[in-house]
Amino acid sequence: MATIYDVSQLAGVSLATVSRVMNKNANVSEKTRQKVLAAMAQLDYKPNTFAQSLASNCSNSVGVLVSQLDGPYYGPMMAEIEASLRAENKHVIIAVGHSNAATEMDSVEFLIGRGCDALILDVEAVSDEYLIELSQGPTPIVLINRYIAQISDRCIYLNNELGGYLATEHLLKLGHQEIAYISGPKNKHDACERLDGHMRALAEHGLAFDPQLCFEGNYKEEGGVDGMRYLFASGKPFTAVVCANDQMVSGAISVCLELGMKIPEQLSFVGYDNIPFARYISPKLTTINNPIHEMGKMAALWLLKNVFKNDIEVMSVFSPELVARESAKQLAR
Amino acid sequence: MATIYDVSQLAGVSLATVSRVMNKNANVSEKTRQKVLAAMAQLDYKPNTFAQSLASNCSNSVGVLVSQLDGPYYGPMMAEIEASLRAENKHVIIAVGHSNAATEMDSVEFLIGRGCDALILDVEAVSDEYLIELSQGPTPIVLINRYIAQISDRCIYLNNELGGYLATEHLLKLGHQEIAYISGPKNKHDACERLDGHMRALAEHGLAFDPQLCFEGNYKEEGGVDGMRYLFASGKPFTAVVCANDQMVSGAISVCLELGMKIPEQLSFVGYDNIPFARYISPKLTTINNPIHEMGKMAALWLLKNVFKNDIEVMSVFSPELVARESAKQLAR
DNA sequence: CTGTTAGCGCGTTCAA
DNA sequence: TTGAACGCGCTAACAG
Repeated sequence: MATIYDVSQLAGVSLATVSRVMNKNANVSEKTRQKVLAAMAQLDYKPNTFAQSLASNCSNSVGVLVSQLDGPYYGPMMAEIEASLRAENKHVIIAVGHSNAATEMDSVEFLIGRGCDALILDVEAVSDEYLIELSQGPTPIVLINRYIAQISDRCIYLNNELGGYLATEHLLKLGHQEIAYISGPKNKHDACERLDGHMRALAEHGLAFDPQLCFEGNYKEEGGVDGMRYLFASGKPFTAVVCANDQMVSGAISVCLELGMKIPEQLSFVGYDNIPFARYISPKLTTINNPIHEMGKMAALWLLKNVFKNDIEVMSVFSPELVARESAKQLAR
Repeated sequence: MATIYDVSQLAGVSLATVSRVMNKNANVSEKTRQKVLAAMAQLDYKPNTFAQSLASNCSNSVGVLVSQLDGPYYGPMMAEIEASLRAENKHVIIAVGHSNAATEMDSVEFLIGRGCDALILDVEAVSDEYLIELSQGPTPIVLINRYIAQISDRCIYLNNELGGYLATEHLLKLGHQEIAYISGPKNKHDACERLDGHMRALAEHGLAFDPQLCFEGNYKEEGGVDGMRYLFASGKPFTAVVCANDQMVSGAISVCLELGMKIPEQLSFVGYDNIPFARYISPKLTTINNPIHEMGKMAALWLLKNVFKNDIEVMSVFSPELVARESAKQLAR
C-alpha cells in the first residue's frame, strides 16, 4: 500500500503538501497540485483511514442503532440512511438494541467506543433522562421515532397520536361504533401514543373506550393472532378492529379467514405503518402511512448538515396519513 | 479521554505492560495485572480503536455488502451477522450494491478502503472472475448465496437448483401437469438456477417445458402481478404456478383474488424463500425454505474462525426444503 | 516478567 | 506557497 510518503517522494514535495491537496482546504499552487495528483494516481494511492482518524479525531462514520434488523420496518430506513451517508463518503456501522434497555445502552457504548462521529438512534427501552444526558456528551445523536421535548431539535418524529386518531376516525366515518383495538407493547412509546389517538377519536365522537375490547399485542403477526382470539373469546360485539401495526393486522386477518369469515364484509381492519407488503395482503390493507424511510433519510441529512457541516437542505415535517385500501368498509346498516 | 499512558502512570508500570493486559496474550504477573486493571477501571479507560487499528493493522470490522436493505430478504441475514460478530466485539459496516456491477465493485472498494478486516458479499452483478481475483487479495471474503467452484470454500450457498426442483416436484406429486413459472431476473444466478430445477423436474416427469408458460419477473410483488397478467393473456391452460420467490407469489395471488378466483381451489401456487410473511399471507404460502439467516450466521462464524482465529465450530451444509402450507392443492380430477 | 523504543500513516502547527 | 517536525494512542519487537 502506497503511503503519503511515497506520494510525496514521487511528486518531489513534502508530506504536508500532499496532505494539503488531499484536504482541499489549504492553498497549493496549481502546478504542484497537479504533480501530487499525478503521483497519487500513478501509485493508486488510498489514504489510510485509521491514520486519518487518529490524527484528525474524525472517523467519517456514523453508528445506527435500531431495535431490530429483521421485520419489514427497519430495512427501508437503513436503506435511506446508507444511501444518503454513502453519497458523502461516510460509512454506517450498525448495532441492534432488541428493545432492551441494557442492550441499547451497551450498543451506544459500543458505537461510541468504535469512534463514530455521530449516532442515529431508534431506541425504545432506554429512558428520556439517559438520552438527554447522552445528547450532552461529545458524540452528537439524532433520535428517530421518539420525541423528547428537551432535545426536540434532535428528534425525527412522526405524530403517532395523530396516526392512531386517524385510523379510528376513518372507521368512525365509515359508520363503525364498536371498534376493537390491538395495541403494541405498552412499554413502547409509539404503542402508547397510537392508543392515545384511538381513545381521543372515540371520545371526540362521544364513544366510551372499552378496555375489554383492547388487547396488548407484541407488534408481530402472532400478536394479531392472539389479539383476535382474545377478542372473539371476550364475547363482546365489534364491527371493526384497528391494529397498532400492519404485521398484527395480517395475523389478525389470518385467523378470521381461517374461521371462514369474509373480510372486510364481516369485519373491518385498519393497520399502521403501511409496510411494503400491506398492498399485497388480501384484502389490501387500509393503513396509516409511516414514512420511516424518509425519516431515516432526514436523520442522515441532519447529521451531514450539523455534524459534517455539509451544505445541505433538510426538510423536517412529517405527518401520518391514512391510506384507504380495502380492509375497511362502510358499515352495512 | 484517558490514554494508555495515563493508565500506565497510575498503575506505575510501562505502556507495554498495559498493552499486554489489554491483549490478554502475553505473560503478566497476576499482581501487576490487577494494578493495571484497577487503574483502567478508575480512569474509565477505553482504548482508542483508531490507534489500535493503525498500530496493529486490524480494525475488528467486517464489511457486509448486500443487494438491498429493504425487502424481507436481507433483514434476517443482517440480524444474524450482526449478532454473531458483535458477540465477539467486531463491528459491521454496511454497504448496498443494488444488483449493479459498478455499484457492487465500488462498494467493495469502499469497504476495503475503510479498512475492513474481511468482507461478506452478497453480490449478483459482478463476474466470477472479479470475485476470484478479489479473493486472492489481502482482504478475505466470504460469498453468500453464490457458488464459484474455484473458491468454493468461501461460498455459503444453498442449492437453488434443487430448490426449484422441489417446488415443481411438489406440484407434480399433487397431480399438476400444466405448470407455469414466474422467474426472477435472468441476469441473477439464483433465478437461473431455480428455473433450471423447475425444468429438470418437468423433464424427469416426461413433461415438456413451455417457454410461453414462463415469465421473467423482477423478484418483487409487481413481477408477480405482471407475470400473472401475462399468463392469463397467453390463453394457455395451467393449473399451477411456481414463482421464484415469495414476493412474486404474493403479487400473483393478489391479481387472482381480484379476479374473484379461489386460491388454491382454482390455481395452486408454490413460492420460494419462506419469508416471515409467507405464513400470514392468505392462503398460507407453500414455499421452499431458504435459511438465509443461518447462512448469514455461518458467514460470520466462518470469518470469526478463519480470519479472527476464534475457536469456533462452523457447520456448513444447507439444503432447501419444501414447506407445504395451503397455497398448493391436490389437483381435482 | 517488564521496560524502552521505534514505528503505524497522517494532520497540523510553526518557520521559512 | 512550502517544508520540517511533532503528536495522535497504541502495538510489537528487542533488551534486560
